[in-house]
Amino acid sequence: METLYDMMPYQSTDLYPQQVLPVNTASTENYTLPTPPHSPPQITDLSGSLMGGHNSRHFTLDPPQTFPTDLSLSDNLDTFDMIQNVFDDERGTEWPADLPDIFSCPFTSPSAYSVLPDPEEFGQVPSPTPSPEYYSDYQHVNFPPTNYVSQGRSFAGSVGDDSDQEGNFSDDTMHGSSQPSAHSSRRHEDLFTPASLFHGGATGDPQRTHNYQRKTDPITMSELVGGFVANNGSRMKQKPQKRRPTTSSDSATKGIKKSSRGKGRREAMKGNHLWEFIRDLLKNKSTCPRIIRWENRQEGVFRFVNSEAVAGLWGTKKNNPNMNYEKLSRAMRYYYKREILERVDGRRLVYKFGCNADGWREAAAEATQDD
DNA sequence: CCGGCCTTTCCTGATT
DNA sequence: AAATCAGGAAAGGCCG
Repeated sequence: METLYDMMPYQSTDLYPQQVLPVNTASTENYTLPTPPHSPPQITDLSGSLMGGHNSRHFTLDPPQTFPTDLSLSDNLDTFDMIQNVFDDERGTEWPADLPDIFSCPFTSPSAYSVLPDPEEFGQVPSPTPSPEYYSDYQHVNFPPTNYVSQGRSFAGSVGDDSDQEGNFSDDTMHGSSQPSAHSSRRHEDLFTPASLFHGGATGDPQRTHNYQRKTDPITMSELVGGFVANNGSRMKQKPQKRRPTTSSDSATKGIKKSSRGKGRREAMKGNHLWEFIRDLLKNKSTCPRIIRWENRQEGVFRFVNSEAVAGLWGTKKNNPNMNYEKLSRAMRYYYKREILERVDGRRLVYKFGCNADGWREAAAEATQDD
């Protein structure tokens, strides 16, 4: 049976241990093209089983279509995306309950190889002990690898929950005989161990019904996302906790000002808007699909895989350590009115570029090339 | 300093 | 139960 492992000649290392698991795609070499072209293809058979320690997933698409061995080379990337998403959604659900220490290995699905490092880079990784170079090169995005193994019981979510898969990093994720030092003197674990890092933690204010503050060390995040830091990075002062003023007449008038969009202003802001930042994350292999990914390139539909991580990057760019998904998403919702984004009903963390957003098709095309 | 734009922050309530 | 979604309201930050 041909497995994903067969298709993808990646090595298993200490960092990516036994979780390089095969995906059984042998149920058919053929996959379905959507007919008519714009209707979503149907997966007619999706089953999972654990055989000999390998979590195998079968899927069939109908009618059959010849597909390249490497799914990512398909012309039909929406089908590829769809398959990935189905597996993502199902990921881990069949993992035996008596193996609680193994948590939703992404290698059990075709999405696996979209999160694998480039073969060349991967080949540089000395096994079994990853070198500091590994962390400074492959980890140049400054995100830890997906939580392939989680032996900590700190995560609260259910198996298969994306946010937990990628948001929590147990000590055992990076187990090994030596600790990477990389450029920073901090150990990887020090940066990512706390589950609260990517989750809104309780603020301690019993009045609040929601949590807003993300417990993220701003220095850490700056170190981590150097490539995303804003050019005006020196400006930021720690924001004082905002007070909620009572309604004043002058401030009340502020919200109803007419919009007059200066072209110069717009030029100056080019590339600095949230939606552009999001778009750029989608064309960055370091962040897509790890923390954000396309759902449908043609349609401009994308999904936050790790919402708090994206918010963390945005916060870093804006030099705002208090940014979180709650606040980022509010800004995203404002885009609906301006038709920079369109609503995608019923799907959490899913957005779609609107007619006033530009450049995303190019981003999608780049992603296509890169796959 | 002012106005405008683009968030950011806070919040209530609903939904998943 | 917690995360997410929806928006209202108002303040912050920046720029012309």
